Amino acid sequence: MKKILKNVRGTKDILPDESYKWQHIEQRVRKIFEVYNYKEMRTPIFEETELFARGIGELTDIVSKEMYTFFDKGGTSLTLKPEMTASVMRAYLQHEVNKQIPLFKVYYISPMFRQERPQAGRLRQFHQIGAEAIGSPNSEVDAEIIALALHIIENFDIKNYTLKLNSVGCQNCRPAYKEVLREYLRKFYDLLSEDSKNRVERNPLRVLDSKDEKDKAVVENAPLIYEYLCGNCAEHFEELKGILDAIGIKYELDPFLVRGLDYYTKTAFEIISPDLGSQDAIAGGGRYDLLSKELGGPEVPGVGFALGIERMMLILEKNAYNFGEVSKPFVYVAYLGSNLRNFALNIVFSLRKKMIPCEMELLNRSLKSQMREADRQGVRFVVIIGEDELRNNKCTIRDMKSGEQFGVELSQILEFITSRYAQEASTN
RNA sequence: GUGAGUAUAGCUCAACCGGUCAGAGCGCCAGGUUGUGGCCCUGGAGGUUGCGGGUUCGAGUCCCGCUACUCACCCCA
Repeated sequence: MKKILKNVRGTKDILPDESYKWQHIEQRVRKIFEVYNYKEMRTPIFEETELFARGIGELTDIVSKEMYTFFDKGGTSLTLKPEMTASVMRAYLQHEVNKQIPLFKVYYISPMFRQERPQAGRLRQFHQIGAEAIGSPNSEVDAEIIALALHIIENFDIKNYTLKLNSVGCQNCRPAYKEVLREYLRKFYDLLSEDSKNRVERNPLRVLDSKDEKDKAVVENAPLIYEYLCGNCAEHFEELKGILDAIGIKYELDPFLVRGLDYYTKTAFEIISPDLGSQDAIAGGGRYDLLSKELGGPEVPGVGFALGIERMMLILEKNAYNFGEVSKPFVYVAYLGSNLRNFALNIVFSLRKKMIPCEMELLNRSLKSQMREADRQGVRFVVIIGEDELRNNKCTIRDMKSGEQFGVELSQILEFITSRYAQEASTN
């Protein structure tokens, strides 16, 4: 006996009883992006490892321990994309989009890969919906990205969430703040957790969002970045808050919100939900004005966000959200006796050419089984073809909703069904 | 990478102190209707109780190891 293989840890199969939910989400989301004038963009599932190492930052957790990296047969180090922004920027620079389009607005729906220990809301292959606006340093674009992320969430009737907002400064002001913070943390070094002790010199900002109680106590009185933002960053942050206020978006300032990717500048935000487990961020994003140069390109500002589809799905399931229905055939053609098989096939293919969803018996079962199958599939009409009917040049058509049955001339079958189908379509 | 919990039919779960305890519901199949679904009734298929050891007269039940899953830490979407 051969061993039955199973899916890889941290991955999930999406069977038909789930896939219609994904389609529902994707459809609605695409519509929203259209409304905001974002066009879809697709990039390869893998990239040269160097792209992520340079873009995201060697020292980040993502790059240092979570990437699926392998060598292809030519000896090139490749990596399954752990996030999308670096890929989008790479493509933007490669195709010199900056010379063609002043503001490049794109969205994506794509799988991402990170080798972490799986848990609620954390998969090794997970899916993100996201958008990037590349080319404008203006705060109204930050606001648009935030509004867009919230629009998507609210479109699915998610109300229980918090938008957390922060500014992490830029290359001009962040180093100075880092130094101030480092000095402060050194004073309380002995009180910090082991993890945080290691971060003090390497990346003191990360101590700020530690969940460790000891760290929290120290961080409580730490100097805030707001007092150290340069003029440009402070102005940008004030403008953004002003716009959010003006368009009625509520946010919570969180000076301890730090993003795990090095490329973020100025705006950083996260949308969290108490309906998720300990992985409570449904979406996150921010501004990345340094990324382009990091990748060897010109200075090009950008903002973006990403939303975890599986995490949103967890919330929707919890809310008993209505995903609509699985698509079902309109007609089931049942037949009795193998000599009528071709006749049944003929009807089915004719209906299909008219784009009417239909199914027929493919397992040669009893009429009772065929009727049960038709019911299970939720069809509206069953066309029954048997010797009795054929003798009179007719077939029986049963309305599964009302239970009515009609004797229909063979030549009239297509007409009967198409007119009913049109009726059905017009009432919906 | 660290810690804790769980592992019984396709699915959700039951089986008191180890002793007819291998079961139920759902689903699937068939019959009740010699050619008609849903409801109802009856019956059937389907399990080497995750894998490997051990203790015992006897293990789904206790012990050890392995694996997987789940949750949490960590990190993030």
